[in-house]
Amino acid sequence: MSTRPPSAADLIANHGGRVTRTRVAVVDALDASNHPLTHDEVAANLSEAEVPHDRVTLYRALDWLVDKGIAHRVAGSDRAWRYGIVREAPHQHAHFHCSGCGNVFCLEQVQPAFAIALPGGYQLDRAELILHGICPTCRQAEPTAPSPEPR
Amino acid sequence: MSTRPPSAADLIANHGGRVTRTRVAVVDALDASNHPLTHDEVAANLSEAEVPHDRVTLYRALDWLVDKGIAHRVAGSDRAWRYGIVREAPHQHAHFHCSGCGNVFCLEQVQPAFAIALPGGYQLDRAELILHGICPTCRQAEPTAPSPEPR
DNA sequence: ACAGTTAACGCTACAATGTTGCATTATGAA
DNA sequence: TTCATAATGCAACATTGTAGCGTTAACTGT
Ligand SMILES: [Mn+2]
Ligand SMILES: [Mn+2]
Ligand SMILES: [Zn+2]
Ligand SMILES: [Zn+2]
Repeated sequence: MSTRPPSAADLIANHGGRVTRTRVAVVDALDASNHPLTHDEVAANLSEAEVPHDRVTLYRALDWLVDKGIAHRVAGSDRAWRYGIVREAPHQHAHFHCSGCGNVFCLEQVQPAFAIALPGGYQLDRAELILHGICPTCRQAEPTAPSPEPR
Repeated sequence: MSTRPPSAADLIANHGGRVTRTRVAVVDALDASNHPLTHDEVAANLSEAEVPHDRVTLYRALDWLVDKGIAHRVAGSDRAWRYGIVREAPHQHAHFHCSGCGNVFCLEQVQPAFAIALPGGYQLDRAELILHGICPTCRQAEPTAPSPEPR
C-alpha cells in the first residue's frame, strides 16, 4: 500500500484551517496546473467549475495557503502574483518567464546555487533566479519564428 | 583633455527627442541617485526641485528614456518599477533588493554568468539574478537587528 | 443532534500603480 | 517668424490588491 496524496480538504484541515468551498477549489485548481496561476486565472478556473466565489475571499484564500506553506507565490513580469502548489519544500528553484504566453514555470531541477562576490556591506538573505525566454509550448506553436521585433 | 559626461539636454537631443523641462529634470534626478527610483520618488524629487510636472507626463518621460536606452527599468518587490540611468551598456548585472528600505541597488560588479542545464524545450533569452537582503545603509542603522518581522 | 464560538465569508470602499484619449502647447526646423 | 508635430496636461479608466465590517457557516463541545 502506497500513501496516497492528501486531499485538498485534508491539507487544509491539517494546517488548522476550516475547510471551505473556496479553499478546496483553489487547492484543486493550483494542484491541477503545471504552472503557478494568477488570482484572475484561479477565479476563471473556479467559474468554469461553477464554484461560486468572491474576489476578496479568493485573495484571502491564496494568502492563507501561502502563509501555511501549502502554496507559494512568485512575481510575474506583469506585476501580478502567481500562486503555485508547493510540491517539494523548501520552495527554492529558478523560475522561467515565457515572453510568449506570459506564464511562469517552476524549474525544480534548476537550483540557484552559485558563489557570489557581493560588494562590501550587503547582507545576503536569498537569491532569486529568473530566466526569460520561450516555453516549450509557445516554441512549438511558432518553431522558427524570426519575430523581427523592430526597435 | 578628458571628455566630459554629456549633459541631460545633450543626451536627450542626441536620441532625437525634444528637450523638455520634465525630461531634463528626470535625467538629472536619475543621474544623481545611486539607485533606481520609482515614479513616485522621481516625482518627489522634481517637486523638491520645484519643477512643475504632470504624473502622466512623468510616466511617459520615463518610458521614453527606457525606450531610448538612456534609462533602464527594474521591477521592485512592491510591484512598482524602478528607473535608473544606464551607466554602462549593456545593462546586465544582478540587482539587490533591500528588505529594510525597499530600495533596489544595481550591482554592476555581479554579472550573472552561469551555465544552466535547462529542461528540454525551453529557449533561454536572458537570465535575471535578484538578491534579497539588507543594504549597507540599513545594516549600519541597525547593526545586529533580528528584525522580527511578525507574520 | 444542537448550540455556541469565531474563523472565514461577502460586500463596499479604498489605495497604488499605471494606461488611454484627446485637446492644447511649445520645441525644433524651415 | 512661421509651421508641423512631438510632447504635454488633464480627465477618465484599468488592474491588482487591501481594509472595514456585518453576516454566515465550519468546527467544538455537549
Ligand atoms: Mn516555484
Ligand atoms: Mn540595474
Ligand atoms: Zn509560453
Ligand atoms: Zn536598505
